[in-house]
Amino acid sequence: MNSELSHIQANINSLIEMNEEEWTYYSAMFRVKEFKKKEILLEVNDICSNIFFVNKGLLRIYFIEKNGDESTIYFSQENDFAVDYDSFLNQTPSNYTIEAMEDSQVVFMSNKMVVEGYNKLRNGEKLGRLLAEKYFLIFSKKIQNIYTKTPFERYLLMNEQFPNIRQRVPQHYIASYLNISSVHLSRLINKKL
Amino acid sequence: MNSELSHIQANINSLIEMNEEEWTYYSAMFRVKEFKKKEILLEVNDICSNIFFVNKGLLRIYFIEKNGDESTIYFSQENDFAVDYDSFLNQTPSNYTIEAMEDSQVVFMSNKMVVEGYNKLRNGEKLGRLLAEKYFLIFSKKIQNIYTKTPFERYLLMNEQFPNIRQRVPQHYIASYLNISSVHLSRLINKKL
DNA sequence: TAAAACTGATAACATTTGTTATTGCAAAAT
DNA sequence: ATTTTGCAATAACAAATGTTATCAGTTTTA
Repeated sequence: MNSELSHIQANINSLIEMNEEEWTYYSAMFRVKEFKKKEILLEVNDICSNIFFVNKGLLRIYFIEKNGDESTIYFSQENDFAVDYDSFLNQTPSNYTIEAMEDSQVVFMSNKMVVEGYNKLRNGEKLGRLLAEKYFLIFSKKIQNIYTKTPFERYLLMNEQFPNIRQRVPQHYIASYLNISSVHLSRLINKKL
Repeated sequence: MNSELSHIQANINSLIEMNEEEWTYYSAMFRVKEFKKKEILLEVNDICSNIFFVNKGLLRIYFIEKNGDESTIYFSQENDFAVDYDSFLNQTPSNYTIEAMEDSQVVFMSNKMVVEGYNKLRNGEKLGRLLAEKYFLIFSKKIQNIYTKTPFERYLLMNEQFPNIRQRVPQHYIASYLNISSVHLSRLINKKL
């Protein structure tokens, strides 16, 4: 058993049932790759042809605004996925950039592999459904928090969703994730309001 | 052919293939109901046991903040769905309220029916996947807009996503959807800044 | 190891957005 | 038909948040 795939195997097994034969067939299509801190996994305007699964390390998904500012929408830590889902599903140019925040080990699931899984795995469509539902609920919660929580409350909640993220990335990325300026976040943390 | 179901049939057919026999079996489980303006389809803390499909009229999905303010997260117009997906999928108490903004005709898909569809329809899981993906992308776009667009830009975009919504609901609900105060929206519209 | 780039705190100031109250008009209820 | 309620505009003020600049301490790079 390839230990590089043990985490994603466990992750998928927590969602659907997959027998030995299916796993053998399916797992042969994964690719594993290492990235150095600051390396880019997906560039804006490229077509996102893979879903990334983080074995080790940390990825950041962000987009760039007209004025050049970056807006971080998601951090993918160990055992989580990273993808521009729109670009991936529709094979259209990406609006997002995906960047390694630390030296990372990443498992690639190609679009071809995922589509093939829909058809060839007994529970391929179910896997797709459960993943889409899971990330829908995450984003739904994120919207609810933007609407109802103060920035500081969101700052605290963020640490629950992304444990130790505050220790792993510079503060201005946190501010970007919270959709506030880094100055404002610093003020909130240090209660100089 | 029941004309009350023609819209949802077309909607589902645009997503998956379904033969006559499957449709006959599946469509027998829909229920159709009329609601008067201001009637509530889903109360907070009730379990959302149905997905609502709007044949005619307009629904609003919102939640209530600690201070009593309402935050509107979605408008469901003709040929669109409305649901507290979290409550529906996990059969947990709802955080949201769903209310008719106009006299409406609504098709009910029960949780039982949907789960049965996953198993009994050839493309049941695929239907679930495509719907989850569709609404994921809508919410993903919504987050991107919150991060990158000004309130006034979001006001203009909203009219693309929900055609004629400005003519159909009072302005303060629009403000609530945009996550700004009604006074602020009025100022933006009347350029008194 | 020296230089450069990055980070986070802070201050001063500008801008955006919210809150409350008032008013006139329109819509809905009786 | 008249009363009540709801709605949108507006003004005055308050609070939240952004912008720019500076600085000291780190970390990274050459």
